[in-house]
Amino acid sequence: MSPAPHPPPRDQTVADSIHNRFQSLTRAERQLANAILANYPVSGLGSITALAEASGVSTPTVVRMAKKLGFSGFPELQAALRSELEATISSPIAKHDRWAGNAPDTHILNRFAEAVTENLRQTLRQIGIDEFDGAAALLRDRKRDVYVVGGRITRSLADYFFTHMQVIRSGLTLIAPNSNTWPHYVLNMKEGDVLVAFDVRRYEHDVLRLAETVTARGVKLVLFTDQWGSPAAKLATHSFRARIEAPSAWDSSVVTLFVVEALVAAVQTATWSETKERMRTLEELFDQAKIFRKFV
Amino acid sequence: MSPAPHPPPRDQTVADSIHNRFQSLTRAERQLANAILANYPVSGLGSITALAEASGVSTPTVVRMAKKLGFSGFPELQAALRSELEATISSPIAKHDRWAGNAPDTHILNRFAEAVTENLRQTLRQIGIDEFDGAAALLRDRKRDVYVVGGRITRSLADYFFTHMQVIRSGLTLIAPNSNTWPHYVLNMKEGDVLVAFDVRRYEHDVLRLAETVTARGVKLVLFTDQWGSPAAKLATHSFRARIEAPSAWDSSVVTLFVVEALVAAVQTATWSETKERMRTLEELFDQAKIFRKFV
DNA sequence: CGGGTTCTGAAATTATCATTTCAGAGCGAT
DNA sequence: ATCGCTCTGAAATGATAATTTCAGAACCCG
Repeated sequence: MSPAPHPPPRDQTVADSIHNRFQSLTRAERQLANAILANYPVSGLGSITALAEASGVSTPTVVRMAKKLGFSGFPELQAALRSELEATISSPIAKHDRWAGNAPDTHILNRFAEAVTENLRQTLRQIGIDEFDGAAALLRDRKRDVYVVGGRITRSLADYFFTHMQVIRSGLTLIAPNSNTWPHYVLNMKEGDVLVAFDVRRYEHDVLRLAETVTARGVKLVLFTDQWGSPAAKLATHSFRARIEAPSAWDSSVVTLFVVEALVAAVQTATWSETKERMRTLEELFDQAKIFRKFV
Repeated sequence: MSPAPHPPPRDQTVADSIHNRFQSLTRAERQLANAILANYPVSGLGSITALAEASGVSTPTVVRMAKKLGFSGFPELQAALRSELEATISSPIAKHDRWAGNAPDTHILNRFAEAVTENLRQTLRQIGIDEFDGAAALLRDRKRDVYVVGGRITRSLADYFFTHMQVIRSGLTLIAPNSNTWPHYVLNMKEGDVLVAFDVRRYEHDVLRLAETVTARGVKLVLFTDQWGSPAAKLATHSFRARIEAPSAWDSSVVTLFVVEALVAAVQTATWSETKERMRTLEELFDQAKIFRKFV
């Protein structure tokens, strides 16, 4: 039946092999491995040249990896892909309509994936583009200082936002978790400044009070909250309500983080020339820090 | 994306073409056509020689039929088969039921959404379920103490993970960012304990050294990294490689956070009876704290 | 049973692919 | 900064694949 003598039968798929030996792969090989896995197995079925180009590596790299994975050469790897494909196609159930292919639909990973994509879809549908663009505009305005505050759970998100924004602009302050210290920050805020607040279910009274205080002083409020909306939402100039449902005892922050990242990206894009310069400088500082450490 | 310039897009599949033109095929060509259809499309994905032999015809016959079907030659027919296959295999999830409906596809929100869902899809496809379940088992084992460490960017994720796990179990320590203090933590670790480390692109040398030190002392390493894999991955007992590509100057942590949340959910589910109790107690403590504050 | 026609595959040719070699890039250690 | 190592891709080589050519087989028809 088979045109050429079959390659030695393998107990695992090419994808499995790659996965198992991933750590022993080099930089270029990993790049290649990812390209193969990204569009599996089709990307591996063309010529070695095509695969190499699509992966951004050279053909020798492909050959070397094929050998590392236990094949005599690329054609043998390809033959393995074809025979896997044959097996997959003839099998009664198409595996591909699942998230994690080899896990049951009921596995927590798949259930979580369902929930998160649904959250994302619904959140995007109701997010106002103007709201989004408006918030981005506020955040890139260098005349306004920006303060960031989070709650018990959302503190991590505030921190993440802060770390990234810090690269984009100065005049940025992360407000410490302990609400006793908050008046100190308020003291510095001036009209037109921006408070970025995170407040999701189990809305925190302290955050609401802070929001009230600062908006009364003419500070703009950008709020990340959940689908039900923090009580602070009515004070916000711009608010983002992300859906946070998850098959878990806790809510999911994945979509909130998504909005945060998108917002950071928007600001970064709009201020690229300056941001680029700042990032370069930051790199240099890291290098110096590394050298510095040696002498400590 | 595609390795070579695409062949002209076709309105029908190769199989359709064969059916339509079957009448006009000659004896040898029909023989070939049947062989192709018999094991469609795999048999057409090998070399022309292999296909000819498997069909019992000569290679010129294959070339002639390819031309009769409207291709410039056999390789073009093969490319058509591959792209059909790709279309069949690729996600059944409707990509284009438009995300943010009223925004152009080019808006950063939509581009980000595309990227993130693609990241999620690909990450899930290559995550090992055993890897995941194994890590969850480690983390719920009360005999093991758990330490959590993050890098410059991933510190927020480590923090998020810590905050949630803290509700589930005791014996949990968040390692401070300053690597000077790390030996103090190592001092307390015992064999069988677990270090949960986050290390993504711009892999941090300190994290690697910590991983080396602790694994040498018999500590298990659970690693969250990116698709390229931190150098610490070779030391990890369980590692998760999340895709982090984004239309931004920075990588996206959304999928990493997804895995974190799913893992927390898995541990929580497996230990629900205890966790429930702990959550209730926590509520009480919050209430007391609130009352307490009134008297301050 | 020839003569014309169509079809077919062996063999030669050409094109492309796969592998090997090797110089130097990159990087960590000293 | 320099050494020594691993990794990488350009280029040369070798191997295979794809196409073309063409002679003869198969068929059709009078």
